[in-house]
Amino acid sequence: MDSINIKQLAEKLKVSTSTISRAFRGHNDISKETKEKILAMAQELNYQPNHLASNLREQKSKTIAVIVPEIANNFFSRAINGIERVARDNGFHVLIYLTNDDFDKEVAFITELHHGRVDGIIMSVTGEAQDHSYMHKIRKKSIPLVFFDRVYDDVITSKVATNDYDSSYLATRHLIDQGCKRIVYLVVNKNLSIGKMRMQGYFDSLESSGETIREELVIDCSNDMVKTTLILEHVFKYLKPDGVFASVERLALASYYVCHDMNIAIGTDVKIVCFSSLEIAPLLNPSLSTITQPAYDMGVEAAQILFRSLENPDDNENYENVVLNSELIIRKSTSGI
Amino acid sequence: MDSINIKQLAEKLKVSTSTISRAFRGHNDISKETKEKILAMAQELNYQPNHLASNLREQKSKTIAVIVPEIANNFFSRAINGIERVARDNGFHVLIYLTNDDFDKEVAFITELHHGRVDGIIMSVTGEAQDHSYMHKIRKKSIPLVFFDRVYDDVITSKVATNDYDSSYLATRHLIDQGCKRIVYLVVNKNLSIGKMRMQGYFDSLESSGETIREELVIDCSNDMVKTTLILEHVFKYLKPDGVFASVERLALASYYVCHDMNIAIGTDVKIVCFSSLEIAPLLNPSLSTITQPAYDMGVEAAQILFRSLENPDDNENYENVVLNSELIIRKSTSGI
DNA sequence: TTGTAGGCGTTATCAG
DNA sequence: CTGATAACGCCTACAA
Repeated sequence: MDSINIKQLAEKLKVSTSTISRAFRGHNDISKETKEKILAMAQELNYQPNHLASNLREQKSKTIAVIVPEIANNFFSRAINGIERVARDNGFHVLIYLTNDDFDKEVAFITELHHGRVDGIIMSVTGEAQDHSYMHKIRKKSIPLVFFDRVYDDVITSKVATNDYDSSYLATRHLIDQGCKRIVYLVVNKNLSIGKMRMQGYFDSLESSGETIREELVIDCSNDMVKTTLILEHVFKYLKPDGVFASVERLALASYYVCHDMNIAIGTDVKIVCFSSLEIAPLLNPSLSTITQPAYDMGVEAAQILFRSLENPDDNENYENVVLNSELIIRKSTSGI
Repeated sequence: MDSINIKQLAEKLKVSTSTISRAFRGHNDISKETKEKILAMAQELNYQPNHLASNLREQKSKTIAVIVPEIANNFFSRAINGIERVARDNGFHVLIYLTNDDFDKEVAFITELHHGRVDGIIMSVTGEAQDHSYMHKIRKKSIPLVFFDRVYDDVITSKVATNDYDSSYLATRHLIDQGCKRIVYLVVNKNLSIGKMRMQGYFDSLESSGETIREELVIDCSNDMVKTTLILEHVFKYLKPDGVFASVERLALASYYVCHDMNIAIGTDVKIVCFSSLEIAPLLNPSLSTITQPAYDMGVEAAQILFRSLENPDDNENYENVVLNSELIIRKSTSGI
């Protein structure tokens, strides 16, 4: 780090460090001339205030953390896109943390972040968790936290979600309308709030259409693709579903692979619909019907909420709960040819 | 920030702040008992050393920056995945910056980052640039920089790339072997090094197969999807290509949309191949032949190089140039049914 | 093995 | 309008 520091610059210009600081902070208690002189010289010598020092001095980091299960995923990467955009507009920096759905990592991140590194956190939880008490401890501190998409219901803080229940209800209804009689529901973790909400929509929709609910049609899959494939092969072989409702994109894609393999015609033999942010759903074979979440907008919304509470550090009891609408887009995977 | 600080903890324990510091830094000039006592109390009071302060003191941030054009993109998000993994293993934090292919942003990020916020930078450039002198200035400073995938040839630093030329040569050859006579090459920016390398492979492959090179078959597209679509519609209507080699995934997907629209049969009427990290290329209609880059591995490699130079701050003249191999995977979009 | 003191680079306060 | 000073929280010589 051979950067110049404020003292050296002060030396060069024969002014005090405070004056330099003033020139950079945009205060108005400094004459135009000196300010310009300072800025010019700073430019020349490539001086910029050191962040570490000023952050320490001001007790803030101008940085937020984004904690997500994964990033190589359309939904999360677009949400991060939205977050980054808002952060940048606010002059903030964005740290990324990936949990890979590992609850221990989640706890480690959260714990570590509460010691000056960031001013706020945006997070989509792993859901592997039973005990969220570590979070409650954190909630007592003043650092704002916003959940998005995957949330812990028992943690009181701001949340950005989508109308999962309604979407599930609608999607299931759509499958029923298409004549499906044996609709399986694919889920990764039944206990995660998001899985629960979506599952409830599925159940209620079946019920209100006079269909019987069969617990064995709820399939608990895995985050591991190999395991999931095995499970799905079994499902298609023995359960012979005529409809598949996947709670996450990955499970629908896995179903595609399995159906292609087993020569099951998607759209006719079996109809598939899923939650997905995949832009190219129309290009799949066959094009995939999706419930598309506004990923980017969710990121933007979460970030805006975070920055609002960053600006009003006093009323930290004012939590916001935003629900955005997803869109059911019907394509050939549920409508046949 | 109602966290406790080192002084308060020292007060509570009736020891000096230095002793506490020692307990946390794993030094051995401290008795086991006091260390344990301190750590226990710290745990109880939820004390953790403040990063800002220790970073300032130690003149390092334990943070790296990743600057990429976009994140909602399979290639970059997987590369970031790899980078994050390595960074985490090294106890580092990862800041994300998105340029959206805007050169001014790139300059702003780079410039801003050179004042204490990060210890190193990993970057994939916008390529919109003509003048990289701002970079040269930075190169004189001691903060390490690693390029990956999209690089500036005239900037001397470590680089991680793939064998683009060979892959292009091979892919073009494959199209020729499939009987294509009018192969268009789709590119976003001819002047970007990556575009150039790939284009050269395309040219040389044509030449060595005795085909004539027609400059008009090199199509300069846009980052804007609407514009690109218009351009491609024109191309398919008037140039009537029987082969398409897209230098980036997005252009191949745009071609898919246009072909579907215009009722041009991909795989028979026109064969399409492209650089792509799309996991679900096999599921497209028809399945897409790709040159697949090892995105995750490139991220890992770039990060490892960065950390190596972080560990040896002395020999900053020891730049590494790594070339990983992509894989040409033939599917139905070039092989017909 | 432990404590004391100085400083990392800034900035707010206060005095002039 | 400008300068001196103390403090942000921590870490490392150095001293004991």
